[in-house]
Amino acid sequence: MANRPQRDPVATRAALLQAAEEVFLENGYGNTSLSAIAKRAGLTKSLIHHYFGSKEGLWRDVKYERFTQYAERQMAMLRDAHPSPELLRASLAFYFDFLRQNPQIVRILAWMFLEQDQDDCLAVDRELIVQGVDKIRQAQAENQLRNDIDPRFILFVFIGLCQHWFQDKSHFINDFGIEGLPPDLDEAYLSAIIKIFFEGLLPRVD
Amino acid sequence: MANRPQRDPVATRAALLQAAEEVFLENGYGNTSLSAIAKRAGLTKSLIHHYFGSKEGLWRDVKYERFTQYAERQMAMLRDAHPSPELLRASLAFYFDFLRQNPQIVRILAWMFLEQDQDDCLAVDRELIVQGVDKIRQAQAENQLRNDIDPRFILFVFIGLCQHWFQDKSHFINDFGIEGLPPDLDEAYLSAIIKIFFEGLLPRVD
DNA sequence: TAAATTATTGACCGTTCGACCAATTAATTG
DNA sequence: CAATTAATTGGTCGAACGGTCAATAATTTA
Repeated sequence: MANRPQRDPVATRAALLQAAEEVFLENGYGNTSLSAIAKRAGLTKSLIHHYFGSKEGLWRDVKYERFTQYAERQMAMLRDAHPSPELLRASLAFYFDFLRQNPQIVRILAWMFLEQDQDDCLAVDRELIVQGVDKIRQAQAENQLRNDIDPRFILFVFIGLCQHWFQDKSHFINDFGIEGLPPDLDEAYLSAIIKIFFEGLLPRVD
Repeated sequence: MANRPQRDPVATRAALLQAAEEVFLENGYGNTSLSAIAKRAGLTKSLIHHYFGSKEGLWRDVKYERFTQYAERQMAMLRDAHPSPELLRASLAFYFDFLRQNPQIVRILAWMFLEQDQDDCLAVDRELIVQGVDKIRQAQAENQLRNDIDPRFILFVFIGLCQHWFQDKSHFINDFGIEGLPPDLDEAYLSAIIKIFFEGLLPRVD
């Protein structure tokens, strides 16, 4: 029979990280106790200090883990992309879908905002941002996008339109009820912002 | 001489509320201690329990106070507004400016998102939302706005473009540095989203 | 296999938290 | 003015916090 190891440090560390992310994102950093994390993971509090040094270290790693994974996937999408409205459209849909499947990102950002978290864990994403802005700038240079808007703002709006939906969607549903809304609300919203983002609200005559 | 009262319960309560809002919104609920609030207000911790019962009670009152005031002011703006692109443009600028001067709102909304707060203070907001959607729908009927987009999404995007800026603006600055950015960054962003919101990103030929 | 390293445990420490309470003082009421 | 109520204080409580440490058990290394 295989001698299954009774200890698996890698799995232990991963279990702590996952439990930590869950509890942190439920309650926020300040409202989360290390014992709650340990209990959720079915492990002891001391292991947290063993692997992460401190509560702050754990929180930092939780953020880092999410953001690097996030940045990698987004970067992979962006890598072989050529600047064009079609690509920007696809990127918007891709990013939107990513957030739908990774709601943790939105929560982490919100917690960092509220708790004045100055941690620069977003540095991982910076290259992503710079690349994205560059693509937009190229598209502008080729006159595929209007060039009288700062590409940084364009990217920011791009991101914001997606993030804000997943952050305040519940208000939307709360205000309008679920009846009378399209079955796939996410998809309906996405196509709405694509229209607005690219064509604007004013009637077009072209 | 006037016999100035040595005690002013109303002022005391108000001072506690204000100090609480400040500290809560600076550090987050969990990172805030009652003694910090008391110290900020120049009062004692016991008074908090006297007036608000508990930490949660204090926080609830802080949120309620801000939110009702918010809804009232917005409603006043919307009341005598007639549907037109110009008005929507002005409303956008007005709302944007309101958030700029009341950053607490953005924080409280973020809190509600994270706390899954289904609180009834959103009910105050509901009429506001419904009114806004109605204005947009009228403008669509008069063909002043394109009518192939659900007005509820339009309003949601309207709100989101403003809120998201004040929530994630620091990331923007962090990513691009302060140099090379226009002096009045808020104003620059506002005019950018007005362009995008109304005209879209694609070059226009009309 | 012996030694060194690493993972894991549970007990413990000093501090701070939210909450509570009895006492005191100012304001209100009758 | 007397009696009652309300505002305010400082002290105190148990619980929970993050963190530390010595001891132990499993694993790896030599």
